[in-house]
Amino acid sequence: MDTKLLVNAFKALADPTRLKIISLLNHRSCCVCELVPIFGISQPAVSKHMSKLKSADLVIESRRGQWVIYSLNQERVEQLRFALGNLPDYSEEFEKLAAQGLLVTCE
Amino acid sequence: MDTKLLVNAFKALADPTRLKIISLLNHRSCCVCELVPIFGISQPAVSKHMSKLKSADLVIESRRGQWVIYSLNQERVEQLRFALGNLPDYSEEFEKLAAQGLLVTCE
DNA sequence: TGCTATTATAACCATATGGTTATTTCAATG
DNA sequence: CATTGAAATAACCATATGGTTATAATAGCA
Repeated sequence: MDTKLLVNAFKALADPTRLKIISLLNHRSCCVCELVPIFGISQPAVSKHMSKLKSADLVIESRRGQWVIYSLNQERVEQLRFALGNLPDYSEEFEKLAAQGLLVTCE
Repeated sequence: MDTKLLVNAFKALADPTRLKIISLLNHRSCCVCELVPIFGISQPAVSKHMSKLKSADLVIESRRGQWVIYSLNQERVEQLRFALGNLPDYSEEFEKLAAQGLLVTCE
């Protein structure tokens, strides 16, 4: 996974409210109005959290009448787990610097 | 793992520079002065990043003479992977609200 | 059509974050 | 013991973030 996407996903998880929302959605899907009383924050605040989770592809949105139902994108969570276990290789950075004679090695 | 600790760990990963540092440390351990030219940011900036990674327990610090060597705490990364696959159970929140008659269900 | 209910967006505010430069701490060495 | 070099801390600044209230958009229904 691309660094930018990975960082964006971790940003989405790096907030207690959103992490709890993710945990709740792991239990069952929810609409916004169900989450508002649980977290004691305003409806727009929840809406913004969902927007951030959605843009990180961590939740899937589906409308049912007036309600917007959010579900956990379990596949994406698995992708993240995989990415954590297979971190991108930045060792080339060392080689680039070495080629420019900028590589510092403290031995 | 506790929510606060989990959030703190994700916060630590939710920055491109720190994520790349983690990836580099996965390749080999580094001191601060090696990281400075790689990222093209100041020494204090790198130092602050390492401090944040350390407080999230993602890196291990060891002094060798003047140099401080940072290594990846692979065990912690594995803990995070486990946590992502075993999200904390917040379903009790629903029950609490139900007991208070505050549970909204949009059916 | 007009009213109600749910969600999203806009505008705003206080705090957190990631960078900077200047200074301090700490270890090695002449 | 003074000097040098690496890393940490302090003080500061611009931008991002997570909340608020007010308003708009969207869907169902009398």
